[in-house]
Amino acid sequence: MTTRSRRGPYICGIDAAMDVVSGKWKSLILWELDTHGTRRFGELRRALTGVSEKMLIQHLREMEEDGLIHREVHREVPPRVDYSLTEHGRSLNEALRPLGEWGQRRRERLGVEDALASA
Amino acid sequence: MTTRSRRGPYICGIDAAMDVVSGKWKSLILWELDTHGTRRFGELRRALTGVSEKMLIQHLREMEEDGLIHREVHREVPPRVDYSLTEHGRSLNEALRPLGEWGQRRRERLGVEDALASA
DNA sequence: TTCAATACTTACCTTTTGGTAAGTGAGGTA
DNA sequence: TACCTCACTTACCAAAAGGTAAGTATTGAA
Repeated sequence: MTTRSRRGPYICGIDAAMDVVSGKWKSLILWELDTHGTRRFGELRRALTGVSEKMLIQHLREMEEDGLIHREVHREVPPRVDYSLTEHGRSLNEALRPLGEWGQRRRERLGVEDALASA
Repeated sequence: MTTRSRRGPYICGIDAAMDVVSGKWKSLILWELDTHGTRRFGELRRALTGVSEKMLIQHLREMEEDGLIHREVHREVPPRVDYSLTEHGRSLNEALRPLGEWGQRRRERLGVEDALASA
């Protein structure tokens, strides 16, 4: 298993938050679990178009280790594994909301610029 | 100059915000400019302990291109270049505040855990 | 007996990110 | 003339992040 480096010491809050949220798919995993409550591994894989199984599992493991998500294995065949947000995960999602809104306004700005550029 | 890839298309707001804020030193640059208003290149370099000149300049250029910061050159010898936040940069900093607070709570949690672990 | 479904796991590779260290240019000072 | 400050710039390298594709384990169904 590829090990992780950071997890502190952090020089400020942003630093500490970025450490758990940086990763190509992590904020999308957060979003997906927040809107659906519980998702199976395969459901997440299909929802995050383009993610590789390796990265998905790696991100899920790190987020579990960081206390953001909960992993529940059902001993069935074929296996069933459910992922859901913990309280920390939900609060992180809350904290990300203003950033998401800022990004949404940026998207709209860029959309306008692109439309003007191609006119 | 190393070129950048992303700048859209983005699949959601978080994605769009992360694209401009991801980079080892960017949130620190944001913070530094927000608290001091205006900083020279050398002042930033000294404030961000450990940053290399190459990365500092690269981040500053990208942030300028993204409309987050303003760069003002004074034609003096030795040269003087002032960096400051634009309105977009300030609003991004605002949007990052809840995330920073979440990270601060995480730091405090980790601090407690580390203290317990070493006890 | 072979296959299907699910959730991984592994080896290997490419791309991206960031660091190091040396160099540039312009003009003021010793 | 040589040297200084400052803001870069460049070539080169190392590490981290992420992708591809094949393999594993389990067991019920065909």
